[in-house]
Parts: sequence; C-alpha cells; structure tokens
Amino acid sequence: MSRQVREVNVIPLTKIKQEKLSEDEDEDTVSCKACSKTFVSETALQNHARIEHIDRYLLGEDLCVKQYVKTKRKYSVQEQEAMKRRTEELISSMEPTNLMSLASNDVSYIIIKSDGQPEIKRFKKEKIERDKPVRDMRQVKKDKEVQAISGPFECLQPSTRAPSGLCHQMFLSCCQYSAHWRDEHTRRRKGLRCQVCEKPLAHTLEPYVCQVCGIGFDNAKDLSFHSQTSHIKLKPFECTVCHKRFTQQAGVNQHMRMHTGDRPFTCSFCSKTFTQKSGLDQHLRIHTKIKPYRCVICSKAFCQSVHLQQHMRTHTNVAPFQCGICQKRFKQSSHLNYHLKYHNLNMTDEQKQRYEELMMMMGKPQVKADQVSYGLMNGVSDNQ
DNA sequence: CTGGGGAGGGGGCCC
DNA sequence: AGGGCCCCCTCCCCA
Repeated sequence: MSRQVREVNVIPLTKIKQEKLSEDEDEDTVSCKACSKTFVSETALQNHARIEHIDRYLLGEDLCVKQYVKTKRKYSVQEQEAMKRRTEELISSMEPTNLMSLASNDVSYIIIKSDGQPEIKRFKKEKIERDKPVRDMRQVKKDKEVQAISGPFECLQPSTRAPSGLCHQMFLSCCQYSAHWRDEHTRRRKGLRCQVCEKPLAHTLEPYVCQVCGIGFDNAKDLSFHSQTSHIKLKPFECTVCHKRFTQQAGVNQHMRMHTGDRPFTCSFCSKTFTQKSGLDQHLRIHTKIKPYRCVICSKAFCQSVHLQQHMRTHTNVAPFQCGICQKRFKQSSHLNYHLKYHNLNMTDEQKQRYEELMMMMGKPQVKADQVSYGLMNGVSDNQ
C-alpha cells in the first residue's frame, strides 16, 4: 500500500500581494514605543526594537539617524534627548527574557506593517517576491487556498531550563518549530506532523527506514514490528470478548475495561469516572482551566491538542476531509459528516452506488448511502 | 457552514 | 513483557 500524498495548495501571488500591501486599515497591529512604527506581531516589533533602538542605544550610536533620512532634517538636542528617553523607557518595559531571546542579526523575516514610505513598500514587494512559493498548478485549489504562514515562530512552552519558565526559542519555519516542540516538549522523538502546515515532520537520522512511509528506526527489530503492525495490518493481540485486534497486549488490557465497565479514574471535582487516566487528565483541565496547547500564530490556548489542530486550520486553511461525492473539502471530520448527511438525501442512484463503493474501499461497514454517513479523509494518511 | 469544546478510545514510547 | 503516561484521532455537540 503506497502512502497517499497530501495535496498542499499554494496561495496565488496576487492574493498574497493584496493581503500584504493593503493592511493600512488593519487594526490588529502593535506599535513601537520609541518611533511609533507599527508591526503585525509582537515578535516583529521586538526584533525591530532590538535592532533599531536597543542595540544602537547600547552601542552609543545616534538614535535619530533613521529619522534624518525620513524627514531630511537634523534633529535638535531636545528631540535627541526625547528619543533617548523613549528608548530607555522601551528597554525598561521589556521582560529581561525577551531581551535575551530576541533574534540576532538576521532581520530578513521582520514583518514591516506599513508606514507609507516608498522604500518600505519596495522592501515588502521584494520580500513577497523572495518568499513567493513555487507554484504547482496541479495543487492550486479553486476556492480556499492553503495559507502560506511565515515565521518567525516563538516557542512559548513551559520550560524548566529557561529562567522565565517559558522556552522562548525562535524558529524560522513552522516545521523547525514543530520538530523542536516534539523533541523538547513532548515524550515523542519521531513521527508527528507539523502543528502548522501538517506535513510529516522530518525524522532524526536513523539507519533503518521503512520503505513505505519513510519513518526511521534505530534497529531492524523495531522496523520489522512497525512494518508488521502499520502496513501489513498484522495485529497479533486479540480481545477475547469482541475479537477486536490490537498491535500490543497493553492495548487489549486497556480495551478490556470497556467490557468490564471498570472505570478506575475518578474526577475529584465532579466524581465523573474514566476508563483511562488520559481521559481523566483531559477532563480535569475543564475544572483547572489549564490550557497547555498554545497556537504559535495567535497565542490562543486550548485544553486539548485536537482543538489546537482544528484552530490552526483557521490560519492555514488546511482542509483534509474531502467529500467523496462532490469533492468539497472540510477542516473538521464532523463537518464532512454533517455535509454528507444532507448530501445523501439528494444523491442520484449512481452517486449512491459510488458512495457505497467508497465505503467498502475505506473498510467501513456496508450501509445504505441514505442511512449513515462517514467521513473520508483524503490526503492525510492516518490509518497506516 | 464554521469554529470551539467534551469525551471515548487506540497506539507509541519509556521505564 | 507489562504497566503507565501521553499524544493523536474520531465522534458528537453547541453556538
């Protein structure tokens, strides 16, 4: 069975230009306390502040040099003093960790918001041309395009190593950020997809690589087990009650609680019980309001990873769930299911037959098209 | 139709 | 090998 290739669409250049260049009316900006220049993100602002103001201040350079070019006049001593004062206020207002973790000399990714200057517009135009993605006409969708999200991405995961308690490491690509997140902030060291673009993350260099899916392993035994369980679909462990098969014995043991009704994990807040500890932990976050999954684009936090994944698609427009009948795409499986329910009512006999064929291909129960709906997840290979 | 939230359950991985 | 932790996915529901 060959791995399905994810369709990744690119945003047309015309659309990128329009969005990047017509942001004057956009209110979602942050402005520099020293020079009032506006930026689309806190990170871009911090980088600007560091390079244009803080470094100059610390090196004893003239803080108004950019203003001379802009206004074509020499600034007075009072104005220079005012700029120095604003810079000192800026420095004192920043968290020490922010000062320490700001990006270094690479300013290529600074996102300049807008200040009407021709050179700034030219800079933006050049940046757009530089960042112009390679277009593949086969991948371009007609309706909603997958957004090309550009960095930098700042990791705000809790970290015991950082003095502030937060990681604060910066990454230029979303995949670099996600690989860091996986390796440093989860117990996983392989697999998983990028949190933003959902592409499979690169694996660390391992000698034994699965020829089907590309996952690497440290030894032949692990690769063999992976091949048997993931691609040959061999599940050696069976539930004695319902004969459902599992890849590991631990899976059977866990599954058995479904039959025995054993729910050993009880919520201390509301007495609700769960078959798995992870279910209880997930539930407890409702009471404790702890939201460990934070969006790297807008910092909104969620209590379940899947909620972050759903939310991220509002930024990226990734829509992995495709209707097998009309090819329309959805960002959530349940949206496709909802769509199919009402789609089914108006299906022709030919479409119903096609639908049932698709269900059989997917290994779903053979049901009549107008009775039940199932989601078809095209492009994303979850069930390998 | 879309975004967000709660729950059940499978499986990867570490000890 | 088995237990436990944790991540991911599906499904359902609501606004």
